Amino acid sequence: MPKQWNRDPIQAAYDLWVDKGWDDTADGMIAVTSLLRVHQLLMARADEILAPVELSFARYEVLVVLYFNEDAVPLSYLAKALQLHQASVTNLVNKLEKQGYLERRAHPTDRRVTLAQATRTGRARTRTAIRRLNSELYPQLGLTAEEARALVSIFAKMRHAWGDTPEDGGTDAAGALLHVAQSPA
Amino acid sequence: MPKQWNRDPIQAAYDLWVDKGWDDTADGMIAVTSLLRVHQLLMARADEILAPVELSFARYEVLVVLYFNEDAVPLSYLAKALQLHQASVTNLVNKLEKQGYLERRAHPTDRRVTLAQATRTGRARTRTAIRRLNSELYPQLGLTAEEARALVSIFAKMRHAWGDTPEDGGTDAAGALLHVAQSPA
DNA sequence: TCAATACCGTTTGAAGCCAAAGCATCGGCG
DNA sequence: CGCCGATGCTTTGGCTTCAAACGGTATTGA
Repeated sequence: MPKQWNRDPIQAAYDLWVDKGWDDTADGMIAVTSLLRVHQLLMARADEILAPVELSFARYEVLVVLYFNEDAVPLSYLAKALQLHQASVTNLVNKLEKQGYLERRAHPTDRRVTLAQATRTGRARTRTAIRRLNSELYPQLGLTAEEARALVSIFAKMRHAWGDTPEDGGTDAAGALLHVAQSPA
Repeated sequence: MPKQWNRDPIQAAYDLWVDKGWDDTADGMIAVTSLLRVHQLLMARADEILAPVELSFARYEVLVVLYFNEDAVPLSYLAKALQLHQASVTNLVNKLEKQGYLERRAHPTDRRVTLAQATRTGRARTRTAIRRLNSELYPQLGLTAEEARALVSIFAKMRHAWGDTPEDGGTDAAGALLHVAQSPA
């Protein structure tokens, strides 16, 4: 297949769907497909930007939550804040602890819970990481401010439709993606 | 933190960014954050829909490419079409072969290449999978057709800005996400 | 012809995610 | 008081992804 790759593959997929008579779902299909591709590119870029700080985006998110919490927070809080599985949090915290970016502490009264708190160097790393993303990723999406806002609002609609917002009965879907300011204790 | 989760966490993140004086990047930040969240929800939903067919979304994509190619295709072609690492393809093909949804064949002339071809049951599974996604995912994004198209066009702009489209010097970024119609041989 | 180069697929190892199971601890209720 | 369900974390195992290294095969060019 020498040069058949000249067309935008997503457009090609759209045409395929239409050819099969699935016109009605073709728009949704390429919306999903595009999203997956952009997600892939975005994560690759983010990890690239964070590599010099020795952080993956996943670990960066953990540090950001800690950064905005002066006090130590329970691991379960991180899981809720980042919408991650408990096991994933344990994993990330292990790694970050090994890197010296955070410390585990015991909860003063409840011996079940493990607290995590960023170290001095962890906070410094986080500041650097945020600065890098603020200069090399977030403003470099190739979008105008209006387009970025349109994107966010469309996403908000999708999340709302799926019950992912606090207001509409998202019982335990109330968790956050990241960057939560409120104190957990 | 009993009920502090009442606000939309993405909006909370936005406010945090603004409080820190990073107003200029706050839009980009929540755009990225929203995208990650939607991606997470989307994949969870897709896997849920495909579970009864014993397919993950990743394996589904492989089958779709084969579905639109009557003949056997090289694994390298799958890697390009799906924008995956060779090793990932090997992995997925192993799994699909074990499931009996595809077969490996030898290339008639080039002994380096391994070809993959969907089996009868593989094709049947694919049809079912497509039908399920066409009825339960693609039309259920919570978006109007116009919004879906707006989404696609914004994504296209981002991909373009990152050199992910065939036209603009995307040397080897010309690969597809999925659903490629053209014959490989 | 034959050596250097390019290409293809697999293997191995690391990272991340999740689900389920296991273990310890807490809290409530009889 | 003491049991028992709920809660918090870790462990184990599977899946998916990539990167790097390896071995086999084709192609090119001297």
